[in-house]
Amino acid sequence: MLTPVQDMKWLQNINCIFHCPKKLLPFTNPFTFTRQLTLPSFPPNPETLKVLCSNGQLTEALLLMAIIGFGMKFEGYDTLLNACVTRKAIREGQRVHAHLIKTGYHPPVYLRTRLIVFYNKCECLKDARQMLDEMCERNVVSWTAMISAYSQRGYCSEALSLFVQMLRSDTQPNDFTFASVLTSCTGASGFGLGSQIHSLIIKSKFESHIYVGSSLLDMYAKAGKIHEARRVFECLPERDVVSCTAIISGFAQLGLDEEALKLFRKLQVEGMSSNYVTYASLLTALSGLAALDHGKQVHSHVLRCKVPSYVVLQNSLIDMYSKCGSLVYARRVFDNMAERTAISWNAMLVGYSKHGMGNEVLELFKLMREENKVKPNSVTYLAVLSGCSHGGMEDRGLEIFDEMLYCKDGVELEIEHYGCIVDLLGRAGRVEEAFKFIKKMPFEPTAAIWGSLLGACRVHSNVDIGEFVGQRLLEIEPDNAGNYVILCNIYASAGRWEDVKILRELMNQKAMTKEPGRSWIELDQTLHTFHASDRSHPRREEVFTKVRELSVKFKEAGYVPELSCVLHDVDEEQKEKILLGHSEKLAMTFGLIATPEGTSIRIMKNLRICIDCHNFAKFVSKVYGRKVSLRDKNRFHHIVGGTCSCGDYW
DNA sequence: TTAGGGTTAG
Repeated sequence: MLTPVQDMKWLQNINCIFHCPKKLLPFTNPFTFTRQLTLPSFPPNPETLKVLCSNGQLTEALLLMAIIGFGMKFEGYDTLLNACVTRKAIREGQRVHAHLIKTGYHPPVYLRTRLIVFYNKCECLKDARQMLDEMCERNVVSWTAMISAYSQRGYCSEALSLFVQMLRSDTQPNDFTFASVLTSCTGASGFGLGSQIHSLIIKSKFESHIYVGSSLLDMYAKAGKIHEARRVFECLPERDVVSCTAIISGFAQLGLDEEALKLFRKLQVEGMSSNYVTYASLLTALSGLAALDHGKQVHSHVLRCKVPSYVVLQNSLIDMYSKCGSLVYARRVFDNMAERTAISWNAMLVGYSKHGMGNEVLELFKLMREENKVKPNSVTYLAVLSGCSHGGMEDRGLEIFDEMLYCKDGVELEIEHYGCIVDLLGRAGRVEEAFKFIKKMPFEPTAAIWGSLLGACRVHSNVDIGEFVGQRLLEIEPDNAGNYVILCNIYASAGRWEDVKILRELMNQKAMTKEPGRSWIELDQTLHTFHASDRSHPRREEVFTKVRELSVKFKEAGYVPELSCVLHDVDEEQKEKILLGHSEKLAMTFGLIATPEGTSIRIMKNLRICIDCHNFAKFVSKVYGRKVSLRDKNRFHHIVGGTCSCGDYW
């Protein structure tokens, strides 16, 4: 134990090395210094530095560095920098760097590289780059440390250009370099470079390296080249949790949810080990499938096996529960979190928003601001604005948008936020206002924004604006069949059958292909999927007979088939037949047959639900007293007693 | 001394 420093020599030494001891030391005047220093040995020796660093006594270690002064050697600096990296001690690391300069010590490449790593860890990328630039001699490790720093912080183009610079300097990349640089090969240009880097990897014989391979397959998956990703995965001589997770998450991120689930099961049988990232990726796939039973099973497995409840995993659980329609469970996970990130709040807000629960969105947003631990970001505002829109709270939504105009919370307005307002105005029936709003936007309207207004024109029967917007959309997206359908609905509701006919002919000429509609229902952990006029389900005959029966029954109760939903140029009887074959009707009918009376029917659809199926669902709920929960591409529809939570607007 | 997979929105 060293009581208040009285040894003046120490302090003189310190002052000689640091011109500004005030900043470094916890005292301003040697005579007023009262802090007790705990040194493991006295008088201190170079070994003491190691002990201090491993104890986390960085203040003491820096003091000792000052005492040692010009006598500091490689090992001492290495020990100190190591401790600063581990503890992300920015000021202390900077002091070590300053000391190094002041004493005129010329650090070897090794120490300079350590400084790059230190500055990266402290998120001071400019300082890290300066270290690299000032190096006369660089080796593969120093290049890689900087490339990896850029990659980790998302500076992809900087990472790639540094990699090219490295190759030009005739430095051979190693496995670390490849694994790092590949994570920067994202986006349109990234994939081209990524493929070239792949060739280089093959040439350098690193293709079978597990870190390089994982990074490589992830690069392909993120570029949407899932077959290439799978090929790289299959060629790996060994697999570990990261490579397995990378390929599962690759499928899930591309929306290939069933494939992701299948692969997870297969790899599990083959002995794959899983961790919280694997489960988070699996939950993404289950959210897409709205497979609640599976999701619950994963949740209980995670709890049973005591997988650490990292925020990422909990965020995935919130998302899974809300996308499966179980907001109560989602909120329970959210409320029990020890720590929340912006993603946790956003996932919960998006959940409420998609269920049209505007009040809950606003209350949670208020809580987020009151707690003031996590700042709202761009996604938070998207969720809140869209929550106001779906929840029918347009005035509050407009107020929040106005706040954004003044850059509240430092979130900049993006085109998607403007899109939310178009949706909000349109939904509220303020179609002309929405149209004027689009014209005044500081962005060029996208197809999504016009599409949103077109939907409003359909619901609020505004033929004039609808026609203008529809024609505009047909120019921008000539191959999107959905736009033709909505415009046809608008013309049909105005009795403009000649225009409906012209549109149909146009569609036939173009031989348009529409993404096939698909609906599914989960029963006892099994997903039953139906396509339009599906003949593949084992109980298809039963389903088809029943759906025809329902049609007759519902007609007696007032159901009128919405024939304008069918664009094929066929007679009315045929149109009715096509409508009855819609996948969501088949899934609903199957639900009605296969689940006990009085229980809810939960259906998922990959596209937006059509008007006719929406009507049909209302009759299912009214005639059979069943609650129908229908998740389409846009939102949830909770249909009870013939009324839908979406207010017939989606 | 340097490395790979992850959660919200679109």
